[in-house]
Amino acid sequence: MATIRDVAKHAGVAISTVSRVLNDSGYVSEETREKIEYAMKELNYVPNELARNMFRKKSGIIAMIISDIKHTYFAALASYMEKELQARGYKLMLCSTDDKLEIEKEYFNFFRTNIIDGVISAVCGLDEQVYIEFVEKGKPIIMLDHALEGIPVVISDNIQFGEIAAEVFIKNNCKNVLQITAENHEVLALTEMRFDVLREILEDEGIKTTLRRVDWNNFGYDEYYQLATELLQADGHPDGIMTAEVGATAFLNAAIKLGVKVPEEFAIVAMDGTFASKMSIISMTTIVQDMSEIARRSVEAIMQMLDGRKPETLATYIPVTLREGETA
Amino acid sequence: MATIRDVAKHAGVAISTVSRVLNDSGYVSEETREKIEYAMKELNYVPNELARNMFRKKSGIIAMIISDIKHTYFAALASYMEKELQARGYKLMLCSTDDKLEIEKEYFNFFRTNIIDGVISAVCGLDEQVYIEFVEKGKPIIMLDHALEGIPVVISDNIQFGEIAAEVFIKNNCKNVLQITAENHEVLALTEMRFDVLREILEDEGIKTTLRRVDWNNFGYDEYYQLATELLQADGHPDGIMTAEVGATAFLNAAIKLGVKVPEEFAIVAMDGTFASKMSIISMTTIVQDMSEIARRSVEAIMQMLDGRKPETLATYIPVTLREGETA
DNA sequence: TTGTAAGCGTTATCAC
DNA sequence: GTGATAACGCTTACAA
Repeated sequence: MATIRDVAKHAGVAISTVSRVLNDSGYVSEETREKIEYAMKELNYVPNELARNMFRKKSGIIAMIISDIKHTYFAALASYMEKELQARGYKLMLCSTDDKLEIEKEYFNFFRTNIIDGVISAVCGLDEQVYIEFVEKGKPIIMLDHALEGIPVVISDNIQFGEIAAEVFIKNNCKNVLQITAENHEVLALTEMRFDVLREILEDEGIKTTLRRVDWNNFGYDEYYQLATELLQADGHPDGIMTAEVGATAFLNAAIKLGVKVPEEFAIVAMDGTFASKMSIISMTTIVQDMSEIARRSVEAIMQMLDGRKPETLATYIPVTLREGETA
Repeated sequence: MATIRDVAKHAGVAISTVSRVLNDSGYVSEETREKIEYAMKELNYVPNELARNMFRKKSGIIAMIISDIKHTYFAALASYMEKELQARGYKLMLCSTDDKLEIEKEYFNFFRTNIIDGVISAVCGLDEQVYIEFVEKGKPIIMLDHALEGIPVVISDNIQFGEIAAEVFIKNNCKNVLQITAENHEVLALTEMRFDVLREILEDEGIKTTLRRVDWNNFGYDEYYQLATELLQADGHPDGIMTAEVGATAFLNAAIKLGVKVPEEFAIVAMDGTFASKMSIISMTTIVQDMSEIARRSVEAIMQMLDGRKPETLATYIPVTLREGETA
């Protein structure tokens, strides 16, 4: 691989002159510029980004850390994130923890070694200090789901989320609403708010609510379907449910199979609004998150911080919308 | 940020001695080792990986380049790839082209700048020379879907894929089978083989086949559903279809809606076998790819090449399996 | 067992 | 306009 030194020698100039044309900095006469450009072509020269990075103390890489890209929500988010980063000349490193703290820890240890410029994080299972120190060392973090002192968060409006859901269940005359969400070692998760809000509003209306937690990693369509079958066969089963779209589809299919009328006897509200909420046999009533906007705002915020500016706001809430369907 | 120099000063030793304990290379007395380790703790020292990389000419990053992570097939693949890489101390850079050649070109230009150690590629839209040169410069590529002179490929057994599909359609007494796949500027795609094999076998049996191409990026569930509705309403509509699972689900739902009996009047075979093939109202007959094995073998192969060894085999074919369902 | 010094491929600061 | 030269933070001969 040709280096800048080779180019300089080949063109009969000094290294610094080559560097100047490389970076379009300082004066270079048209004549020598041409000579140098010719030499570069000749030698098939490509600047070594590794060396540049070392000098600049920047890698141009942003890490996105999530539990698992197989979740359609994260896949959509990652897709938009990458596009936003691409537009600004940055690259995306994908870091999945599989919901395991050791892996998150390993990744954050790695992040400290300077090889990434910033982190967009949907996880937050470690000691708070880890993130704070990281930021204090000058590496920005954007949280997607957690409020930490001094760390910007970009997230859907979870209060609105809960309110919209409540309205739907009330309209459906539900009396016994089930919420299913992921097991959480992360107590600070802001997504929890949507469940709290929904519960509070419903309880004010005298509607019973239950929150059930399942282990994300081991709870796919089949497990949801099985759970649905058990629940819906029991007397006094819930007459409403809110859960992520794959689970919602499993509940819908099980209800149909069991002859439980949807939405009359069982109203279903799906969360998120990726393509997975569109695959059901009747259209799914869904509360849709604006992943594209979340990505845009996250990347904007992290870019601001990389420029050394404080982000304008520490918490950015993105509105959610109700997509009406036939399940509620 | 403390550097190795600071640690050396703090511990009262030479830089090289610190480096020795850092890398566990050469002799260091227990006493000085302790002094140095203490200094590291004190200063909260973390070696700068950017500098190390520059010296080693390695970054520990493997790029995976695909069209879009929103496709469940790629999401599953990426998930497994990352785990395999993690186990070997490597990181994954996610590079999506959105099926656009300019973006693929940009990414491959970037890859040449030394910041990644190797590429796992599901795309292959550029001039063949681009990839070959890349490999000749000592950077390994593993292709996931394309045969190029001298570049290893890891892929499902597409002949078997086509054979299994053919068997299913024959068993179902189909007479007019439709295949739907992505528009392809990549003529070399090995996935094409499954469609060819299916067509050949069926035609030998006197069964009509049609191949329809759709634009991946702009063809989601809704578009499939619409297409299905149009097709299934026409006289002499196909009585069998093979397509990716999201599309297959759309066809199933449309058929049910229109009162077309599945599988009697319309047999459906879904491709791939991610969770998306499980979300249908009746179980989907699916040809399942072993993404986990594809990931494992790809990463093994690229590790071999990074070690300077030629990979054992240039083409690795991973068996597919039929998951029986109610749609065929 | 430890230290000195050269070098990895760049960029930036100076003189000239 | 151009060219030495000293960084950047680390590794690795080689010398002591």
